[in-house]
Amino acid sequence: MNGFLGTYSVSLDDKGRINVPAKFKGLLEQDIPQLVMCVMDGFLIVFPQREWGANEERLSHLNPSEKDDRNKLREFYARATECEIKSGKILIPAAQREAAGLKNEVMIVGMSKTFELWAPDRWEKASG
Amino acid sequence: MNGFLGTYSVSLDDKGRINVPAKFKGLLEQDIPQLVMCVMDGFLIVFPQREWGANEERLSHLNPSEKDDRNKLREFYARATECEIKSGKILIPAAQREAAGLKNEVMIVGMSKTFELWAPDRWEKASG
DNA sequence: AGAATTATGTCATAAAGTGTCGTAAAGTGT
DNA sequence: ACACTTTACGACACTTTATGACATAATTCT
Repeated sequence: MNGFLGTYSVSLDDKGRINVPAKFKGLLEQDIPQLVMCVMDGFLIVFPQREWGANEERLSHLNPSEKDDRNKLREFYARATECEIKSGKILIPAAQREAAGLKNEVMIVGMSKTFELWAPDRWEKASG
Repeated sequence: MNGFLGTYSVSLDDKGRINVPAKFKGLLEQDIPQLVMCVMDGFLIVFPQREWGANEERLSHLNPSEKDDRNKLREFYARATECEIKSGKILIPAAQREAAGLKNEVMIVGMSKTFELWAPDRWEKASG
């Protein structure tokens, strides 16, 4: 397994879930079903649990009682949500769907350790 | 469990209580129902009991006979209140509601070990 | 004590999240 | 090209969570 590779188009079901592509399942389920989904600049990044840990590591030097550091921390934590793979599907919470402009179709974009979720039109523009 | 993550909009009931989001409940109830709520710069920080202890730890190196340190200590202790989760809800005392400008809607913002309560308009400005 | 205010518990309803299954589509091997 | 397997989709039933409202309990004030 080489990490998350490739671009997939999948559909959102009536409750806002996507089916995880089969090629990603191996990578995720040998891991832990927990994920952290984080709103970025118009799209979503999905961190497998382990990778999120590494990310927190990077934040650990910040001091929550310093105002500036606190703002930095907030930027991260406030935009993140914990999700889970359940029955092979991931529910994308309404707020996140909103933030990424997702409606019926979602582009899943592999980024090795993480993957991203894009609205097709935004992906179109971003990937030109 | 990854600590408190994400941003939730919840309503204040007629008595000034909020329902704790389901994702936070696990983290709080395996803990102790006691919380410490502390007025910050226009918003509220909520410490689970255990985390408040860790916070006091951090304050313990301050010297109460130094003026600056004393001010810092006062900042924390004078503005804090003990609260509890009861029937899945937290009552926000009137003074705290006032201080944070809360009326019908409250933004709950995860900060990993703690979480914050914001009035929607202030949150908008701070995070916008 | 009685009245008024504040706090707490419970419930009904509405909204959001979850599991399952049949079918269709895509992929695989011979 | 064909049969077979795997994957994705949509639909539906069911469960859990959030909200507002109400009833009761506790506290404070006069």
